[in-house]
This record gives sequence, structure tokens and C-alpha cells, in this order.
Amino acid sequence: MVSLDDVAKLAQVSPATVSRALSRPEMVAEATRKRILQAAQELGYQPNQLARSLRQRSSQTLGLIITDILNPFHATLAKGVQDAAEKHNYTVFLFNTDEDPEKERRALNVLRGHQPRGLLIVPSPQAKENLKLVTKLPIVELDRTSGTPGIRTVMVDNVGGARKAVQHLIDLGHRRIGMIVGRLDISTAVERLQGYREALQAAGIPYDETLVLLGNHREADGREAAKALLSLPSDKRPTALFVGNNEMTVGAVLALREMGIRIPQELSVVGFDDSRWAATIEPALTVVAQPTYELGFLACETLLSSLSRGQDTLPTSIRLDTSFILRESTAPPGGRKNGLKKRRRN
Amino acid sequence: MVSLDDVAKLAQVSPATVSRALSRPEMVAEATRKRILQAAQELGYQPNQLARSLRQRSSQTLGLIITDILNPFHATLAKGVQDAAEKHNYTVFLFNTDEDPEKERRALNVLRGHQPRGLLIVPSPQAKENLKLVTKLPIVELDRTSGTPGIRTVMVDNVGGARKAVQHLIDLGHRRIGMIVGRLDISTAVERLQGYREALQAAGIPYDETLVLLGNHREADGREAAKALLSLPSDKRPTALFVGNNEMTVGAVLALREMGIRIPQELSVVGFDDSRWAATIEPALTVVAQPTYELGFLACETLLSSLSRGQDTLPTSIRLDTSFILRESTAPPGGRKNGLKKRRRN
DNA sequence: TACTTTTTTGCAATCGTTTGCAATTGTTGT
DNA sequence: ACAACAATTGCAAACGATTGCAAAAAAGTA
Repeated sequence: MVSLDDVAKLAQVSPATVSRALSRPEMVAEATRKRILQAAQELGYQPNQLARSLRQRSSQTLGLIITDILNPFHATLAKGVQDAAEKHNYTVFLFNTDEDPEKERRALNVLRGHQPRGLLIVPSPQAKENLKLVTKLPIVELDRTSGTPGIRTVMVDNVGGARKAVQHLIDLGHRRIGMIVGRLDISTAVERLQGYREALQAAGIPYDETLVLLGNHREADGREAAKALLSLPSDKRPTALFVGNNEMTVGAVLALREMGIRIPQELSVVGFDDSRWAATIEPALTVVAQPTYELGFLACETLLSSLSRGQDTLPTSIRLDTSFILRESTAPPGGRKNGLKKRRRN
Repeated sequence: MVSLDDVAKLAQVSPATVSRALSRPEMVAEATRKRILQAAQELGYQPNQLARSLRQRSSQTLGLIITDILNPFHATLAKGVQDAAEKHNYTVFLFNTDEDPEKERRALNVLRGHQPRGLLIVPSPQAKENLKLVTKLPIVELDRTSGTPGIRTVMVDNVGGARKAVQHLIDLGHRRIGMIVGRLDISTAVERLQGYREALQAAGIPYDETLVLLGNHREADGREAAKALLSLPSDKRPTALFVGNNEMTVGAVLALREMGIRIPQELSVVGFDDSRWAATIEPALTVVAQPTYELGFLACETLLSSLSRGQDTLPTSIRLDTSFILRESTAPPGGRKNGLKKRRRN
């Protein structure tokens, strides 16, 4: 590798001057600077960030920990973060936890070794414990919160989003509305459940716990929960279903298909989080959409600005709005009226 | 941050001994080692990889450059790479190029600064030029090849995969088979086109260039190409369509939907690369599936083993097999027989 | 011209590790 | 008890950059 010294020799100056020519141009005379830049160019010099960061005791890297890169939601988050980081000349280390606290712990330790400037994380259920490994480090939590006090968070308005979804079903005339919700040790699940309850309460519909099933965020969980709900005796069975995340929505819809239950004639479905799949499946799903890319981008911007502004700014918690997208998977209950005819595709 | 010196002081030994206790345990006496480990544990010591890499002139990091993390194919690739890297205690820097050679160049330069041990890359169209920036670095190309001599590649058998797809359409009785192919400066597109031609030739069907449209790998391109092909006069119009990548397949299918063309009754469709979308859309798509995760995993293993084995091993080019998955989007031409009745969903 | 001020440069220490070498300690054989 | 040897430890020099400080050069002033 070509180093500062090489450039210095070629330009006939000391390494110190080369360093300054590159990072503090105004400190070196026009002529020398030109000569140095020329030499650097010629040798294809690229500063060694390891040495640089070591000396400066601060790197130009960030850590990003998400739970599942195969989930388009998380991939989009990652892209938002990356783009923002790149804009500010930061490089990101990406880790996947697969929702496994142990993998998260390992990732945090590895990350620690690389001395990142800050950390963006979608916290696993035990993140509160794990994050003790990296006090000192400026952190922003995305999508969910671990509940650790003093940590910045960037999330969507889950309560409001869920409420809108359920409200819509209620407006259509549904009274037995099922929900498939994620693990309650994850904040998004709790909040979406709360939105569900609030909407019911506002409409004076009593909360029926037999209609609320827990899942572990995966497709398979959604599938099983849907099967269980639809196996209830017909007077107990929900006429509409609100599913708390994208993967479980997939599972639920596929299960319904397998069971031969028609959406929305026999069961209305609303999902949380939009995706191409949701938009183009038959029938196209009515969903609560999240500004996913913005979530990632903004989280990264928040982190970076807190880095430059110093500690003075208070740990803020940002909430982005969700938007309700009406498609074809909802209709009044009982199939008495078919909601399809009134609506257009897309 | 707690450093070697801190641990050394607490354990009452020199920093050198601490270093050895951690990385070459057999060199230090049982008792001291225990004392040191204890101290390290107590302080929550994590070695500074920056300093370590600087001194050793070699890091435990890899670069991974993909073209689009939002494409599930690439996300899966990334996951495979990550998992393999993690297994060997490597950390990966992830970059996105969005197929833009300029972004690729920037990514390579940034990467260079971080002194990665090796590079995995899905090369952009101008990668051959860009990769000159990182001679010295052990490289493995994934999915495609830039054509740079002496570089290891891990790809699928695109020619064979495409041939199987087209062969299937021919077997069903199709003779006017259209293809939507990617940019021909990307190796996968060239190979898939070749497979298409080989299959036609084997069946004695003349190659008709009006049936082959180029696209830029994106959904929008697939959409436009499909529209163009289906706007041909009915005697020129294809009765079947082979689409060269996943995103363009989406575009094509959605375009057909919008045009009210029924699959497979009016047009058979085969895509390249499987996905949940392809498997669950209506009708479920017949596709050539790739071992995507394995591709990423294997590419990373290849790179790492070439790192440890030294330069002795020849630059190998690995080809993985594709598999043909028959679903519901193909049927004999002309809709004379409806292929659907014979088949079951899933 | 001689002195002051400003600009430009170089010296050398430093960041936190690793590692060649030498010094110290412990072990063994006689 | 003492040499010979092995096992364990520490010293100090790297790795490639940055930066406080002081020296040198250039510019300004009287």
C-alpha cells in the first residue's frame, strides 16, 4: 500500500505537510499543495483509515444492526441508513441478528472492536441488557425501542396506524375483529395492540381476548394464528382480521387461501406495513403503510447530527406518520355487499 | 475505552503479556493467563481492531458490494455472505451501487481506505475499469463476471437455466417465444440469452430478433418490454415469454395484468429467479430458481479459503446449478387446452 | 537594513496493538 | 551447588496517520 511517506518523498516534503495538504488545505502554501495533490494522484494514494481513526480516536464508521435483512422492511431501512451515511462520508458495518439476543450480543462486541462512531439498531427483545455493552456509544434505535432510558428513537406512530386500520374495519360494520400480534416484548407489537384496543373501545366494542393471537413475527406464525382463528365456531369467528406485521400477514393470507376462505367476501384483512407483495397479490391488500426508507434515513441523520452537535441536544424520540392504503381486501361483513365493485385496482 | 494497558496494570503484567495471553495463550503461563483473562473480563476489555489491524497490516474485514439491496435476490446474497463471514470471524462492509459505475468507484475507494482483507462484488457494467483500483486485493465476483482475467467467480449456470426454461415452453408446443433480456454488458444477460438461443436452435426454431427486447433489469423495463411485445400484430406476437430476471418479471406480469392478458391461457410466462412473490402471485409463476443464499455463502467461503491457503490455488470459476420449478404460468399455446385444470395450486 | 509579524514547514510524540529480541525466572542433570 | 536449557516475561520498535510545538521562511514595517 502506498502511504503518506511515499507521497511525501515524491513531493519532497515531510509527511506532516502531506497530511495537512489533504485534510487542512488552507494550512499549506498553494504551490506545495498542488505538488502534493499531484503526487498523491500519481501514486493513487488512499489514506489508511485504520491509522487515521486510531490517531484521531474516532472513526468514520457506523454500526447498523437489524434483525432480518431478508425482510424487505429491514432491507429498506438499511438502504435508508446507508444512503444517509454515505452522504456524510460514513461507512457502515451491517449486522443481522435474526431476532436472536445472543447474536445481537456478539454483533455488539465485534462492533465495539471496530470503534464505530455511533450505532443504529433495531433492538432485539433483550437489547436492554445487551446495550449495556456499549454505553459511551451514541445510539439511535429504529422501528422499535428497547426501553433503555436516554436513547434516541425513530419510530412510526404504531398506535395511530393500528387505530386507523381497525377503525376502518369498524366503519365497514365489523364487530368481531381478530388481531394477530407480535411478541409483546417488542414495542411495536405492544403499541399496535394498543391501537387495536383503542379503536375498539372508541366504538364501544368489548375487547375479546380469544380474538387476539400472538405470533413470533414470522410467516409461519401468521399462518398458524390465522388457522387457529378461523377454526373457531362460526359465531365466535372473526369477520375481519388485522395483522400486526408484514411477514405474518403473508402467512395469514396464504393460510386463508389454503383454507379456501375468500378475501374479502368471507373475511376482511388489513396488514401493517406495505410491500410489493401486498400491493400486487390477489386481492390487493389494504394496509397501514410505513415510511420505511425515511425511517432509516432519518434515524441516520439524527445520529449523525447528534454526533456533530455534541451532547447538548436532548435525546429525542421521533415519530413518523403512517398512511392508510385502501385496496381490495376489506368489505362489509357477511359478504352481504361485495366491496369490490365500487373500487378500482391500484 | 479500556485498553491493553489498563488490563496489564490490573493484572500486574506488561501489555505484551496481555496481548499474548489473548492471542497466543500457549505462550503464557497458566497462572498469569488466568489472572489476565480475569482482569480483561472484569474491565470488559475488547481489543481495538483498528490498532490491531494497523500493526498486523491485515484486518478481519471484507468488503461486499452489491447492486441493489432492495432486490430480494441481492439481499439473500448478502445474507449468505454475512453468515459465512461471521462463521470465520470476519466483519463485512456493505455497499450498494444501484448499478451505477460511479457509485461503484466511490465504494471501492472508500473500501480501500478501510484495508479490507478481500472483496466480494456483484460487478457493475464498468467494473472491469473500476476494479483496477483494487489490484492487490483478493476478489471474488458473485452472480456475474466483469470479465477481468484472473478473478475468481461464483455464478449459476445461466445458459443451462435459460435453456431449461425455453425448452419447457417448446415442449408445450410454443414456437413464437419472446424474451425480455437484461443489458448485454452484464454477463448474466448474455448467458441467459445464449441459453434461449440454444434451446430454439436445438428445436429447429429460427431466431427472431423482433421477439427479443432489452431492458435495464428494473421492474419498469420489464413492464415496457412486455407492453411492446404484446402490441405486435397478432401473427407476430409471442405466445410465450421468458423473462431474464426477477424484477423485470414483476414488471412484465403486472403489465400483462393491466392489459387484461390472461396467463397462461393467452400467454405463458417463465421467469428467472424465484421469490415469494413469484410463488404466491396469481397465477403462481413457473421459474428457473437459483441457489441464491448458497451463492453468497459459497462465494465468501471461496474468498476466505483463498486468503488462508495463500495464492497457490488457481483462480477458479464455480458454477451452481439452477432448478426448474413448474407452477401455473405456462400452458400449451392458443389456449386450446387449458393447462390449469391438470394442475394443483402449490 | 534590521526588526517584527505572519505564513509555511518539519520534528517528534502519540493512538493501541503486536512481535523480535533479550532478560529473567524456573527446571533439570550432574 | 552450578551449568545448561527451556519457559516465561518485558522492552522497545514498529504499523500509518495526526497534531502541538518550534524552527524556518516569507512578508511587512519603520
